[in-house]
Amino acid sequence: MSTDDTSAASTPAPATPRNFIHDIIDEHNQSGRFEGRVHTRFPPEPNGYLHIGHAKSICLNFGLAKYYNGKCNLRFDDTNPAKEDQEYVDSIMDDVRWLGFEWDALYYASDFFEQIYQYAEQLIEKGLAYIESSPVEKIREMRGTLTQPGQHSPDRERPTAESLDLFRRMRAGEFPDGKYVLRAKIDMAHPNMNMRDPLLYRIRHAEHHRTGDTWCIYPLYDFTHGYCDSLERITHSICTLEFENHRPLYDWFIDVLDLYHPQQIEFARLNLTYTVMSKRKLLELVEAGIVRGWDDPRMPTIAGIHRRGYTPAGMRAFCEDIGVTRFNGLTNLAVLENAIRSDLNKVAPRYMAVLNPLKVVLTNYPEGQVDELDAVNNPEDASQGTRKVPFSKVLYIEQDDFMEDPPKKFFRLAPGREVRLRWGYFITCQEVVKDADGKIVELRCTYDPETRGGNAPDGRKVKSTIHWVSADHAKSAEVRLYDKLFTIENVADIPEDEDWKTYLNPESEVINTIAKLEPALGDHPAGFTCQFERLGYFCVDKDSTPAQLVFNRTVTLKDEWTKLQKKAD
RNA sequence: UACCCCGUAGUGUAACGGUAGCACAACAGAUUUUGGUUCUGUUUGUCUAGGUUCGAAUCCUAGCGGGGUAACCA
Repeated sequence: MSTDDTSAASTPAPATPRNFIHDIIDEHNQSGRFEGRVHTRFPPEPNGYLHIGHAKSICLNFGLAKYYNGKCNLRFDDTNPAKEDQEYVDSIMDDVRWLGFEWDALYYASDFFEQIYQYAEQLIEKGLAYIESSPVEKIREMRGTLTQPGQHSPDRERPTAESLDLFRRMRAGEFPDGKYVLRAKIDMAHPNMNMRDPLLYRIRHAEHHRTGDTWCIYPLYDFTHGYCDSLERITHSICTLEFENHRPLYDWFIDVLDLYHPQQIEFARLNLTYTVMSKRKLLELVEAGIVRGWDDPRMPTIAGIHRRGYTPAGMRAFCEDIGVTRFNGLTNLAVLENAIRSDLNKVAPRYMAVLNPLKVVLTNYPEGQVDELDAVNNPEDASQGTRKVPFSKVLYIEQDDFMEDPPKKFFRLAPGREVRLRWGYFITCQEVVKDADGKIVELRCTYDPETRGGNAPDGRKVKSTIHWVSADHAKSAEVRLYDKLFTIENVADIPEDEDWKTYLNPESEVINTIAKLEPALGDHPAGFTCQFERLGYFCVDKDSTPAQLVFNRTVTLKDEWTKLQKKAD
C-alpha cells in the first residue's frame, strides 16, 4: 500500500482534516496547560470485538498523537471480571495493529487496582465515602428519578472508622457478593444522576482474566477510568458523548484527592446506515449462530471487515472523511464503500471471473487450440504488469451479458451483435440454443481472428467489452456475495416492541457455487484481494482450500447498468 | 416533566464576526478494451423569532426539533 507515500514532494498529501478537538489542544498548547504534551489513549473494555465505531476512535486517538508528535496508549478497562476475556484482549490488539497503529504504552486498568484501592481508602478517611449495606433495589429506590431528588441512605453517616474497617474486611473476603458496597458521599439531590452518591466498589468473588483471585472487590468503571487516565498522565481523555454527564464526577474524584487532571473531550459516536454498532446486538448475532462468528464478513466488526476484504488504508480514509463533531448523525454506508473502492481501485489486480456462466461455443475456432493472451493486471498501475490468460473454443460468459431481446440501452451481446471479449477477440452471436423449457443454455458465436488482443485492424468499434473464462481451464469456486446486514436504513428506527432481528437482510450473504474463475486465481492465500473485472472487489476467504476455493465479495463496482434497470421499473 | 449536549444542501462535514465551501449521493456530458476509473458541469443549505453589530451560520435571549442521562455495566 502506498498511502503514506511522501515521494511526490511537489504535491504534498492533503493535511489531516482538522476538527474541534484540534482547536482545544491548540489552546492548551498555547496556554501551556500540559507543557505542550499531547498524550491520548484508546481505552476499550475487553468484553467483545471492536467495530467500525471503535475504528473511528482509534484513528482519532492515534491520529491526534501522531499529528502533535505525542503519544497514545492502549489501555484495557477491565474492571468487570464477569464479562471480560483474554480472547477479546488478543483480538483488540490484532485489530489496532491491523488498522496500522502501534501503542506507546500498554496498560490494564487492573494494573492500577492497588492504587485505586488506596484512593478509595483516602476518600473514606476524608469522610467522602461510606459503606452502604442496603440491597440493590433499595439503593435504586433511594436514588430518586430524573425529576425527583434522591434520599439519604441510613448508612450515609456511618462513622469513618467503621466504613474503613468494613471496606478492609470487604477486601479480605469476609463478605459474600452484594453484602456491602462503597459509595461516594456527594449530593443525593444533584440534577446530574451521576453525582447522587455513586457506587465505587462492589464485592465480586470472581476470577479476573489477569489478576486471578487476588481481588474479591472490584472498582466500578466510573471510579476507575479517570484515575487511570490521571496515572498514565494522559492529557486529553477522548470519549463518546454519553460520558459527558460523567465528566463532573471524574473531575470530582480527581480534584478531591488533588491529583493530576487530564481534560476529557467528548465526540459523537459513529452511526452507519443498514448496520448496528451495538456490542450487545453483535454478541447476540454471534451467539444465536446467525452469522459465522465475530469475523463474519457481514459484521461491522474490524475482524469482520478485515475478512470481508476492506483495507486498513481504506478504513483510515473513511475515518478522515466522516470528521469528528458533537453532532449525533447517521453516516451513509455509501461513504464507507466509496473509501474502500477508492483504495482498492489503486491497488487491486484485475482478474476475470464468471459468476453465472453461460456457455459460448466459437464455431469457427479450431478444436483443441489454446491461445495464451496477454492481459493487463491493473490499468491504474502499470507496475503490476501483465499475465497470460488461456483462450479456447468453449468459453463461459456472464448470463447477464446476453439478452435475446435487448432493450434500447443494453450494449452487451445479443443475437447478431458483436462485442469484445476482454483482452481477447471480437465475437458475434450467431445462434441461441435452448433446452426443453426454453431456457438459454448455449450461444454459438463466431470470432474474428483479426481482432486478437481486442482491436480490429479495420478500425470498427464495438459497444461493449465483456469478461469471460475458458471452459477447459477455468477453476470452480464458491463465491460468497455480501450485501447490507439490515433491510432498514436506520436501525434505531426499529420500534421497541419489535424484534430487531426481523429486519436482518436475508440476502446479506448469498452463496454462489457455480462460479468459474480464470486459472491464475487458483493459487492465492487467504486475504488475497483482487478485482473481478466488471463485478467488484473480492478476496480469498480463510475457509478457502486448493480443492475448494472460496472468495468473498468485498464490495461491488459502481454499476450504471443496474441503476438504469432499476429506474426502468 | 429535571439536567446536559446538539441543530449548515438528501447525508456527513468546513467556514473561529467579513464572498456559505468540501465529500458522498443525485443528475447531465466528455473520455474509456471494465456500463469501472478519470475529467467537466448542474441541482439542493445556515431550524424559527427577536436582539447586539456597519456586518451574524458564528455572539445573546426565547421558542421549536433531535440526542443523552435514573446497572452493584462500560
